[in-house]
Amino acid sequence: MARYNAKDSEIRWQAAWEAANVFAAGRAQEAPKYYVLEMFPYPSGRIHMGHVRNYTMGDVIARFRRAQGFDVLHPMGWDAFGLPAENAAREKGVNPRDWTYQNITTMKAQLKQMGLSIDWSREFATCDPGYYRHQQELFLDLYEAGLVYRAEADVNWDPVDGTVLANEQVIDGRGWRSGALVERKKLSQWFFRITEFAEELLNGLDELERWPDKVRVMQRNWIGRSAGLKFRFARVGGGQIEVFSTRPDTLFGASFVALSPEHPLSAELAQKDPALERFIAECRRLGTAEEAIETAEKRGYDTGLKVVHPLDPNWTLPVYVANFVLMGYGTGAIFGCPAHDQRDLDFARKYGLPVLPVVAPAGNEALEIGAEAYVGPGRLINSRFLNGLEVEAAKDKVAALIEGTGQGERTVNYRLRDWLVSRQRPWGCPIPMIKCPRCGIVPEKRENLPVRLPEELTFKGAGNPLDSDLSFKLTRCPKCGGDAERETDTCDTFVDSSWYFARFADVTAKTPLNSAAVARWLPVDQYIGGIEHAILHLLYSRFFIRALRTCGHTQLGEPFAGLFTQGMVCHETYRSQDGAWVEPVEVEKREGKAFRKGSAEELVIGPSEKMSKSKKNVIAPEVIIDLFGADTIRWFMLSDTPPERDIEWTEEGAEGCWRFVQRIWRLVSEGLNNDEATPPHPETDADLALARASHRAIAAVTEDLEALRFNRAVAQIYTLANEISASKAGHTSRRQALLTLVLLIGPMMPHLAEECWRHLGQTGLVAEAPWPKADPELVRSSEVTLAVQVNGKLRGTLELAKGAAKDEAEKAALALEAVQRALEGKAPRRVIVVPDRIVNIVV
RNA sequence: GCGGGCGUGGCGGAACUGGUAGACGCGCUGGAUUUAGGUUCCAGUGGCGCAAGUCGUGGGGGUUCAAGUCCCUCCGCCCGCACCA
Repeated sequence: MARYNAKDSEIRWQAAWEAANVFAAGRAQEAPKYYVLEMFPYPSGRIHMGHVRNYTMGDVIARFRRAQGFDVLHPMGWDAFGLPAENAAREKGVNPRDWTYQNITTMKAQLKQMGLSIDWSREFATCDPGYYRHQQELFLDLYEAGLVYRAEADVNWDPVDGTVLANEQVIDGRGWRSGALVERKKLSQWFFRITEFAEELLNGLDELERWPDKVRVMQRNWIGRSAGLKFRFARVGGGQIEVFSTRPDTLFGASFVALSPEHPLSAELAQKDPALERFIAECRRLGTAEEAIETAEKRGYDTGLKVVHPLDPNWTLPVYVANFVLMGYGTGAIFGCPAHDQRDLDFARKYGLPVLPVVAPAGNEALEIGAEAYVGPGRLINSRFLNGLEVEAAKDKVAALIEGTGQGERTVNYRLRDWLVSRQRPWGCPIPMIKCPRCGIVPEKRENLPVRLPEELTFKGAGNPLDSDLSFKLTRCPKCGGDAERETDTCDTFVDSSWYFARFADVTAKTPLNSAAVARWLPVDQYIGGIEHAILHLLYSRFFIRALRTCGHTQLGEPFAGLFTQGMVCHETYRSQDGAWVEPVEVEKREGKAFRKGSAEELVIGPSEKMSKSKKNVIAPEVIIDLFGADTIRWFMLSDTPPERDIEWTEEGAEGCWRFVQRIWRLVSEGLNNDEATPPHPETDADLALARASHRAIAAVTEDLEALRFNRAVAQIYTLANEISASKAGHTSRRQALLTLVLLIGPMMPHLAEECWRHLGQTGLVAEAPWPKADPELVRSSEVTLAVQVNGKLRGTLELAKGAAKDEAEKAALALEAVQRALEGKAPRRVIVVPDRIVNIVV
């Protein structure tokens, strides 16, 4: 018997699938649709294990749903604009376009080697002018709909990448990509009005039932809705200060007003107050590096200003500049109520300000505030006409009063900021706008789209190459025809990925979206990718689809009905005695210790960590595929570890998977050879047992795949393989069981499945075969094993017919020798029988 | 600080609404075949015990005939957000 030759087999079946065009979407128009999508990759050069895991899961779902009769859309594309291409261009002098497309060629070949069931006819890259021209069109649509605007803004400037960053791209004061300390800078920039949809984006989360709660919570926090009252304090001596509060009920407990150091009034006051200026400068410094250390300490500066309490003209409050007040939230000014806000309390204690409790919990009306503010529910005290009211009622009353006097109004405030989309980068989608010295900002005419990137980009000196490329930059004004300049900023690449999934519905459409095709295919039924996109990509996409709906491009509500976030791929790390990282390929394990290959140099084994170049613990997928084949690496990715958790790649595990591939092949081959040796005798117990095992496996695997529990599906398949191995059933039964096994592994190890299918004498392709159906009669067993306990301790088991009567079970249980021994002659006080489950005898 | 998750053999992990804890895989031990090794096959593999048994799901307590699962409490780890008024 020949061994299974994965390499030979995999190439043949990949060719067969392609020839039969089995993965084209739209082949079963009358069938229900199913859209499976994995987050498309950035073409960095080669695929890595993270891609392998992601695309394997998606492919299993696609093949499984196809077998179940769905018309499946499973496309692939390339998130092809972005910084690495520019860096490569700078370092190696290549054209970023050439570099990108070469990478795409390489990676596409690698993905094909994995045997993915992708409809390649829908492939595109976001850097194709054929794609970005539509994006420019959408930009103009959004512009016309008032969802794009230009604003002079204090932006986050990344000095290393030489670009601005959106707030969410700044992590701990550093650029999400470069890690450089972010600086503040004023620039005129393009924004998308995502805040327009804040409420809708928030409410929409409730309907996303097939999203991880974790992601929904993250988005909810990110949007950060709070309802409250915005109102004005009159300054003694003229002017006013506007504050926002979610606790207007505590207004009689106010003891100060605090401004953000970045508040315009702070800056104004600082001009005449050098000490305040120093204080503000200090606060700015605290904003970055020492943040963590300084967070605890609340500090402020008394400006000497006084404001009048809005509900009592004879009451004045001091105005501070305080380091814990954020300019970016609310109005950049607050009133402090120390008794009911921890920050305000810390502040008040430090500066000796009054602390007057105004809300008391039931049963503790004489509430005293110590070191902790009281933030719970209760009734108002010390608050004149509010006394006795519940918190909510008091909020309403204060809000109504303040609104009545015109001092303020109820508002909803969001943490979410508008999306800054301008990037000072040459390798991105050009923003189709023109700056005319006479007409101002003018959109490019639609017939002139796409605004193409120049063929050559020269990376000399600082700044954006598009800015110094006059053939790109200089143009005519679409309005007056005079000399004008193009916008040289390009779109944030998150714009590219905010609608690509909808373009897949019809990549040939002359308009950005074919609304009929979008209606057919979207929403994506199952989207799969990394948790790192929980906020940025997923929120932007949800916004963008809503913006497109506003512009009449689609009726779609949410883009992704189901979301799954898979874990990372990890590997043990190794270091030499001098601390240098050592790659796994250079490591040899002997008796649990690691040595440098072929030498006596012992290495230090470190913890398993996410595969990364810096720790040199990367395993190249192509090496594994070359060694064992795609089915083995796919099987590994699905086995053992639940898909949402981090998985550890191990050599032993990979070998185990490879052995299983061979084992199935052997089972199938032996199944054929036994033709004469075991004559068919269909109705023996062994036959029935094997049929039952098969149908149990079908039921279990189906259920597990539906729920994306790949690791459990794998275990079920092992179980079935074990049962087939051990079975004494006749040839016909064995063959039937093997066919079932082959169909069940089809989505996971598609090449092996085809090869076995053919060897079992089947025609056609597993890729086109229907998913097996479990016969409920066979899944349900006629005999069950009951546990027998005495005082809750297991003393034995019983084999009984399913559905046996309680007294029958009780009698049989009492008859067990082990039970009699445990009873020690005592009479049962009580016997609990749960039919088909357990008998518990209590003495 | 707030929010979420997790803690089960040597390892990855199973265990549906409380009902035989450790399925399945890796590793390991012994044996058989082949052999240069790997492969393959058989048996075993939570701890203690010759056995009957007994202990065992991070620690402690509780509810229950019965707890990995429910409740209280403590400990540890991971992730997210972080002065959001």
